[in-house]
Amino acid sequence: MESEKKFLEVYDIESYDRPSVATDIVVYAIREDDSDSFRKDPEKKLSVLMIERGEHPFKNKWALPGGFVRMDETVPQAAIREVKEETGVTPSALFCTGVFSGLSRDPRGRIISNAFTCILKNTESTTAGSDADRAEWFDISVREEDNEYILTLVKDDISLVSRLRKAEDVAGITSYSIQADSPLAFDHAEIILTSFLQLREKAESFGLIFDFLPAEFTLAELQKVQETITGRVSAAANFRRKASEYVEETGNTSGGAGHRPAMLYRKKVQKNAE
Amino acid sequence: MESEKKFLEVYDIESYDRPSVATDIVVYAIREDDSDSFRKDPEKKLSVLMIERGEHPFKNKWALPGGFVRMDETVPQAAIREVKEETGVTPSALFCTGVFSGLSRDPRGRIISNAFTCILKNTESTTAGSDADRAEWFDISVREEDNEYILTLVKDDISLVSRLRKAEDVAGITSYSIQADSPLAFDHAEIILTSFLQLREKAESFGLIFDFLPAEFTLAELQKVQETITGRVSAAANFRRKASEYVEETGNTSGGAGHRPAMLYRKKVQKNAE
DNA sequence: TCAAAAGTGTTGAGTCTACACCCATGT
DNA sequence: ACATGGGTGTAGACTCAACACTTTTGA
Repeated sequence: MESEKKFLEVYDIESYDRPSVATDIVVYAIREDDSDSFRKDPEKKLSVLMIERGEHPFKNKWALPGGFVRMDETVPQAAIREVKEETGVTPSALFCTGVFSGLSRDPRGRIISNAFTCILKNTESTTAGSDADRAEWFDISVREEDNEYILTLVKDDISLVSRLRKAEDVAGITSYSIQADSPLAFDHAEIILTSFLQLREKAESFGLIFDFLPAEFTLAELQKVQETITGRVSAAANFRRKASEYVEETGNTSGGAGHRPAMLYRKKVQKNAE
Repeated sequence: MESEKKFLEVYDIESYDRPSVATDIVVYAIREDDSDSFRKDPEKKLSVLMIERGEHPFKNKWALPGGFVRMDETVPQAAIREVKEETGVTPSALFCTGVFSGLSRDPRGRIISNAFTCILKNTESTTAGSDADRAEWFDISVREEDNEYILTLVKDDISLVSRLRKAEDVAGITSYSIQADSPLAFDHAEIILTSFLQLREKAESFGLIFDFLPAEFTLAELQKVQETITGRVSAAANFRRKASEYVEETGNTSGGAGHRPAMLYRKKVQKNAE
């Protein structure tokens, strides 16, 4: 103990060359197109928050919200702070998506980015863009086509298309290499794809989909969320039975739409850690 | 473009305070106890590579292999290098386990660790310990008991027990807080638990278990690997049918044990990305 | 010969899919 | 009235755990 104290006194962490640490966050929300008919459920779209960079590098290109990790905060705290700065809202369901550490991913120097994925509730989908930069929600879609992933982000007349190819390293790490020029800044096309594939996988097994909704919701809303993310539709009757495992009735009902009111449910707390 | 070039010329990344970046790796292998009977399959144990630290801080405590990320390598490359230095073997199935960035996780200062999980094939389980430090394989087991995870590492007469509790952050990030004193260095008990839970979950759905075995293997071997990791046994007949989806016959057979020889299988390459 | 593992077949319980059908609502 | 979503029931296909059974080997 004594010698450890002495060791720490002389130890100078500043004396080593070291990379900088940043975080980038893929923020999802589900947005509704305007309804055609008063009765009909509006179409839902999965969208991602993107920032048009106002500064170099990649000035005027679209990038993920993110920034450097400060000395007095953990990496997730930095991620939450950045999202709050951009949207004014605290995200939920934050989870680690991966480390992106390519040697030349940032022209400013050696910057390692810890990427996170998080979700904003439907009701909170505000576009603030409080920084100098412009923030916008882009609809996201991913298509697979002869061994390529085609990632498309659309906002009105802006359409950003990136093509990526799965690459498997010696040690079995999977990454996605950006083919040709991506319209996105840095390696953000790769980060978004990685994040999206994780989100989709979890959504299929009823993970994370509750975070898109308020505390009380109808099963139809929940189903719509899952379908929007996975891109697969299922019969309502069957969805209802599968979902029953994860939800419980609140006793309340929805109403005011031009059809039979629906029971409101809440997420059932899963007992047992794991 | 012109202005971007100018921007980068004046930009000095060194002028910002920044944390250091390290990586810690949880290396798994499956080891066999000595057999009682000439016919009987030896018991298998899942084990983790641990290093007894020869230097401060946490001198003489057991820690994960790991170290600082150099300027000329990516984080996964650093992880592979560290494992090679310790074992002499290139690991497979490397995957990102999480970022550990607690403000006081390392007494030397602000050090962020990107943890990885990886697997060594059965046949390669060498204990090198090429560094000054001593490297040993510890049998790992995790028990759940009234909301606590009890992580136990055993090597001969050394038994390291850590108790952890699941903690859920505001933003929904799950972490495991170490209760009382852990006999492991740094926050490595938390890293190991996080990694183990990920490994177990993947093993249940036939992920990663192939990486513990050579290219050709019998279904019984594969089953044993899965059972060793998940702690759940299944009937051989049923396992065989479930596994058939993931394997294909090689045409070769095993032999030389005191019983009927078994078909050798290889992992079937899953078509279609995803 | 026999212990031990390899491998096949079967049965009954449970789950999933698809589809048919009735219910409640606000315009 | 009626379009629209809410909600239940059910037959057939499929999956899965459990168990009984046969085969093959080396000592």
